[in-house]
Amino acid sequence: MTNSRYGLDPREEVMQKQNLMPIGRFSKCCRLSIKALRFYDEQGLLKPAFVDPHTGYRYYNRHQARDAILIGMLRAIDIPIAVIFSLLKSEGKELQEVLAQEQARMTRDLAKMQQALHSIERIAREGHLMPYTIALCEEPTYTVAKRSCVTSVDKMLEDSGTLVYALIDELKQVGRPYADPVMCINEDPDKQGSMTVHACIGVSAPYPTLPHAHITEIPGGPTAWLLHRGAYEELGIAYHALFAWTQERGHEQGGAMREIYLNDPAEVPADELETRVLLPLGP
Amino acid sequence: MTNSRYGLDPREEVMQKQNLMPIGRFSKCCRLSIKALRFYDEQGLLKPAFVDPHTGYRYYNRHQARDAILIGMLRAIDIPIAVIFSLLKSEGKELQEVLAQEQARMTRDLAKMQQALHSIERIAREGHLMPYTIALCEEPTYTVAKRSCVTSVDKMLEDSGTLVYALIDELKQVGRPYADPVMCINEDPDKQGSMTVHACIGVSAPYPTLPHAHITEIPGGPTAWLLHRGAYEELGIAYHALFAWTQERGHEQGGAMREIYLNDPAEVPADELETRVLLPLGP
DNA sequence: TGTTGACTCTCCCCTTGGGGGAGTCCTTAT
DNA sequence: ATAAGGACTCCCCCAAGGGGAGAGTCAACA
Repeated sequence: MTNSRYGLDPREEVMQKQNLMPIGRFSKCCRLSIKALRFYDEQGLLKPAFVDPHTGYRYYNRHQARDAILIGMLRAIDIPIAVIFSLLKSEGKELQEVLAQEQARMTRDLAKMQQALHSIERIAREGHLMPYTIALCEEPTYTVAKRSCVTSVDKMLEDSGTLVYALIDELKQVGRPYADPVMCINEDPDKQGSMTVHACIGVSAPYPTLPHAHITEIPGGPTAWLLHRGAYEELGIAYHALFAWTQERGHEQGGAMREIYLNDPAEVPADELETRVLLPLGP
Repeated sequence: MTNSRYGLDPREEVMQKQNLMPIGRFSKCCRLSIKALRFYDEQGLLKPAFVDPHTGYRYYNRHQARDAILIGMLRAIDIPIAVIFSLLKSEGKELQEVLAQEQARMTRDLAKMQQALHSIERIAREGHLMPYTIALCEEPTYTVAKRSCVTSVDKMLEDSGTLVYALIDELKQVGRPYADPVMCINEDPDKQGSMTVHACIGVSAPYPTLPHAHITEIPGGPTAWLLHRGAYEELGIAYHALFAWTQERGHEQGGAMREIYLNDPAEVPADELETRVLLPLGP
């Protein structure tokens, strides 16, 4: 193939001029594995400056190291390939948007992991996978002021807290101090993770008129319940434990899970919070 | 197949007695998808109480709901199947061990995600993927007290901080206040993520004798460098930017990355920290 | 007893971001 | 010329299932 009679092989000449290097050397330059580089080529994320049409060898320009290292950096912080793709081509405002979206996603994931860590810490502390005593009782019917909102599984904790405080404020506005019970009813989430939360606070006659809440009855009946001591972030385990207990015994579920807050997170440290978690049973 | 002349089909009788239900109903009981249940069966994590040898239909006992819901709970907090397997069979001390291990893993992952979020926040704030001004300089040779340790990429930040403070203490013990430069040299990590970190602090003659540190020279020479303003968690971007800059220009790497701390995290808020990041260049 | 609709089965491909290896071809140095 | 080491493609693998095809089953209703 080499045509040395006429000086440098044109292919070789081009390689010299453009500082081309084969994949192994480029891989050391940018600290990406050869496999990764081939993968990025295949995905169209980082095409070699030159590909020998005869041998298929990939040759990279040293100026491509910048993009390659950038890709390595973004992958190191777990940005998906597709997002890196749009980050590399976009500028200014569009860039800001993509970044903001990634930031939001990461923040969500982080919150979820923190909650998971809370849960596993509790399990480890207690030494049992389901550290609760569960009992049956007959719950009374409550007349309450109720405010509802739609949220997602991840943001349930935050949103239900906000909702309860909003409801307390509303009651204060009409001169009602908060009364027992302070309760949340969490409807079962659908497959997309969307769910409805109702914040409820007991009221007695004469019933006030409220701007965002309304008065309603929460029916009582046979109920399985447990007492959870500790942070609200650890409630997930309690839910699962309670649900497992009823299913194991063949009870029918008679309504949505509820939590009744026995003390106030503004007054008591997180590990002393007490919550009754209730699951209404069917007939 | 039904043999109703002799009363109940024996198969059906068994199903009644043991409260067996087909996979769809069990799936609703424990809120796991049918796909997931079949997968857990295949993995040996949760075998149905009875499998019809003729039709292959899976029938679950309602007492299995407990384990199923437990699995769902542990999967919800991202415990791997293999770990759940050992959690379900183990008790007491062994349980504690497995849990502690998972907890440690999660803590690591969490720290990594937090750092990633820091990085992306900085990129978003700056609006550029590589927001640094990079320059060449001629670094002097420093005579320093040096202490080294082996760490991993994830724990580098923490360990190098500890190491620097330990070194400062050591110098104080012999009556030396800290002197410029305060520096860390981070050797390139291997494929397993293990790396060596050297903490260095400038000393002048007469050189003290130190219990854990020793006196050495850090050679100078041509160096690419940048100034990083902000938290140490965001330094990853600076490293990548500096490395990309040198590779793009075809410089050879002449040594390990260094950082020189221009102010003290104990005195200055994180976003005002200033660090010179340096990459020695080859001949 | 037949039919119909809802359930369930297995099997196969898809996801992310590459890693590991086999078998073959190419480049480079001696 | 030859040998060593690079590079190529192709295939299978990871976790934890999701989606769907095509076929068999179950239960209720007529």
